[in-house]
This record gives sequence, structure tokens and C-alpha cells, in this order.
Amino acid sequence: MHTINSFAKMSKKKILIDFGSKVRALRNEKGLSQEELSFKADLHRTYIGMIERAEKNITLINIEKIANALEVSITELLKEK
Amino acid sequence: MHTINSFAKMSKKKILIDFGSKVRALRNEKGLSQEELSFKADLHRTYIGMIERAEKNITLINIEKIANALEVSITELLKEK
DNA sequence: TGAATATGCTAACTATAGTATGTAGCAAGC
DNA sequence: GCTTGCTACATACTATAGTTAGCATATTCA
Repeated sequence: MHTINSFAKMSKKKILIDFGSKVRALRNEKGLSQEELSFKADLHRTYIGMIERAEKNITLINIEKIANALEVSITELLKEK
Repeated sequence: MHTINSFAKMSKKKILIDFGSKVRALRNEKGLSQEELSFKADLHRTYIGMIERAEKNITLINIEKIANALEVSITELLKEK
């Protein structure tokens, strides 16, 4: 339901959007599903989705987990495109 | 009191230690007190101390605030020494 | 067409990040 | 001595990150 965005709390921070996009792009490059990535990172499937959709303000320790799971450096994950 | 560390919950993550050290080093380079940095970053004075001592798992939005306050890029703040 | 796979999204809960106050210690300078 | 600036550290509180389950929609493929 809802057409596009289930608006409501629509005020996502650019940095979270950029981060989420980067995670999604790298995950797709590696041919991983959200669930597969979540196993490798030891995080929950839906949480990976939330991060990609910029719905959560991720902490440094989880940034590291995702970087490791994607086999890239943290700086690679965070640098400007 | 206590000699060195007020042990107790003694299990800090390397990445948080590295991050905190980098913040402290850059802050000192700029000649800023924790309080001055906290003003620039719009964060609380004691929180800056906690970050430098690796007592908190900082979120991405606050990493960005501190990077801006220290006038360095996020990747500069996070890259391996 | 219908089962399987992948993702979005809600809602509820628990853990902890982030805010704030107050105390104490140390150093330098008067 | 005392003041002033800086930082560590102990709480305590509140906001939100992180975990989980459930159901919806879309696409792919046998």
C-alpha cells in the first residue's frame, strides 16, 4: 500500500542516505542479498534494509561490521562518491 | 583515585580507541579544549571526553559533526594511522 | 499460476547512545 | 595558600539505535 514512501518522518540525513546507497551498491556488486549480508555481518536482515533506506543512524562498530562483510575498508564505505 | 583505569567494564573496542585517539590528537593540534570542541560540534562537553576515552560507540551523524568541527574529512578521521 | 526469493515496512521491545549535573584532581600562575 | 582552566569520572535521565517477528508487495522461474 501507499504509493511511494509512506511519508511521515521524512527527514533523512544526507550522510545516512549516502552511506545506505553505498552499502546497497556494494552489496549488489558482490551479488549478495540483504539476508546473506546480514549473516556475514552478524546483524539482522531487516536492520540491513533499514540502513540501506537511511532509517537508522548507524554506530561505528556496526559500520565496521558491514565494511568487513563487504570486504572493503571503512574509508571506502564512507568516502564521497 | 585508582591507579590507571578504574577497571570494571574493561573491554573497549579497538576501533573506538583509535577513533578517540584521533579526535584527541587533532583537537590538541588545533589547540582546542574539549569544551571548545563541544561547542563547535554542538555536542556536550562530557560526551567529547567519553568519545576520546572510547567509552561510547559513536553514531555516524556525530562522527560527521566532530569531523566538521575539527575541519577534517570523515575519512581523515577514520583512516588507519 | 503458483511457489520461491528478495525486499519493504510496521510495530514492539531491549540495550545503549547521547544529554546533563556535579564532584574531584591536576597543573600553572598569581 | 587560592584561583582558573582542563579533564576524568560517577550517576541519572531520555532519546534512539539495534533486535526481532510478522505480513505485504514484486519479481522470477518452473
